[in-house]
Amino acid sequence: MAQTRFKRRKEKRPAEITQAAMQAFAENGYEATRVDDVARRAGVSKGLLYLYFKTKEELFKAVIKSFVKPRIQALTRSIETNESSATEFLRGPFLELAKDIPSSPLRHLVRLMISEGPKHPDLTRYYWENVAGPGIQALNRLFENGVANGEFRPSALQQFPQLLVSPVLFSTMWQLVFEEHAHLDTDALLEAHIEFVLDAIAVNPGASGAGS
Amino acid sequence: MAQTRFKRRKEKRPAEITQAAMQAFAENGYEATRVDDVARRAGVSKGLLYLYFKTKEELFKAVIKSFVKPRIQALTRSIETNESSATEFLRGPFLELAKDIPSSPLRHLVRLMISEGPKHPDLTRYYWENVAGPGIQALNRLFENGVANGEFRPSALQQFPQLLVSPVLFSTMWQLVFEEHAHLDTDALLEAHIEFVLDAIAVNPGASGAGS
DNA sequence: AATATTACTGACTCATTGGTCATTAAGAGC
DNA sequence: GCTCTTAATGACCAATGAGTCAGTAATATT
Repeated sequence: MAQTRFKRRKEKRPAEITQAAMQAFAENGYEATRVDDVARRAGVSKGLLYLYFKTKEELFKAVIKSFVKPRIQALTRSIETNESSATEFLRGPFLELAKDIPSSPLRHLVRLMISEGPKHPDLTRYYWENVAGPGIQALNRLFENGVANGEFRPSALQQFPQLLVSPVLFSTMWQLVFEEHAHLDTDALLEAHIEFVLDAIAVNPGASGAGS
Repeated sequence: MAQTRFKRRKEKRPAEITQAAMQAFAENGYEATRVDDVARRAGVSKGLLYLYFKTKEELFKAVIKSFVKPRIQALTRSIETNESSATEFLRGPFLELAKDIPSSPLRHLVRLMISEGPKHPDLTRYYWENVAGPGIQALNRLFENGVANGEFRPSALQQFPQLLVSPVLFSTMWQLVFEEHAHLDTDALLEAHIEFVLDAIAVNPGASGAGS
């Protein structure tokens, strides 16, 4: 019998709905995602969803933010608590994160930012101010410090730290678009990239320990 | 007077509609684009559009293909007719193309491939077989030849020519998503990238003429 | 000029979907 | 147990938009 047609769980609902919505948006994109589908995935009625989120768009923004926040915190902490040399940081925590993104659920979030970003300027702004901006700045400091203390040679990476990141974006896009048509070992690609860069900017050539 | 409510121009219609559709899809993405809007932009009724294209999806695929084809031809020709050294090719035609893409209408096509690709596997396949695949292969040969004839040192670029391209994709994405929030001189970034790479793989260090 | 052909129109249908709201039932307080 | 509050439901509505088709007008043919 449908003795308990529903349970009341005020606190947990938003997170459950957000989680379900992330899945749905990741699979279908914003426009093609049906609010009813999100509700069903969350095991909840559409009406309840609209109790917690005023519109579909607000739900979308909540999803993005709820998934971005924890990653930012993890990233900034990993940078700030870093004690070792810049080289070791790039080979260690940075490479680890870089290898993780292309196959993690986070890749769908990147795709959503690309496809929906232009239509939600406030979201893009949030993303820039809280993720991309600080990230770029942190890398900038990393290279400036590296040069200042004689670890690195001056290079284009000081002006364009984006060059370090672009293969990560590339790998992510590849996973999303081409993976089933043409496999690419993104882990190996990213490792090769880091070693290539380190080899190029090391003060004493060959000392980085991985010249191909 | 509405003496001439319409003109009959059988041959030109598909191209006109395709052009209008490209604009609409670029602005709104696939799902959010209204067939009626495409028709209006093309100065044509919705009914006529459906005479030339069976469904919205077929129209979408036609758009992608019609814009991709000419660019492929231009690219492959530029590679095949190349007579100069690999270094000069990278500094010349390649860099030119790389700088062009992020601000050209083509950037919208890249975005469409990323956001809609996963839902149209046959389109992705076409794109892979006709654009991405051949491109990667051509670059691969470029580096292999460069190494074989003593122009380049062996490097990760032979195994992963994608590393050369990733800043182009990055710049394109930046233009699409962040440009109005944070300007990035993608031309300078791409020039710096090419010089960085050339400097790193030149057989005789410093001889590439642009160590920062 | 009359007739045939077909590019082209736009009003229509029908399914879909974002959002609402009157109603129901779970739990808190007494 | 009885009452009150509110989490939760699901039937409903208004709008929208993909696709259709009976009809119209521009050209080709004679």
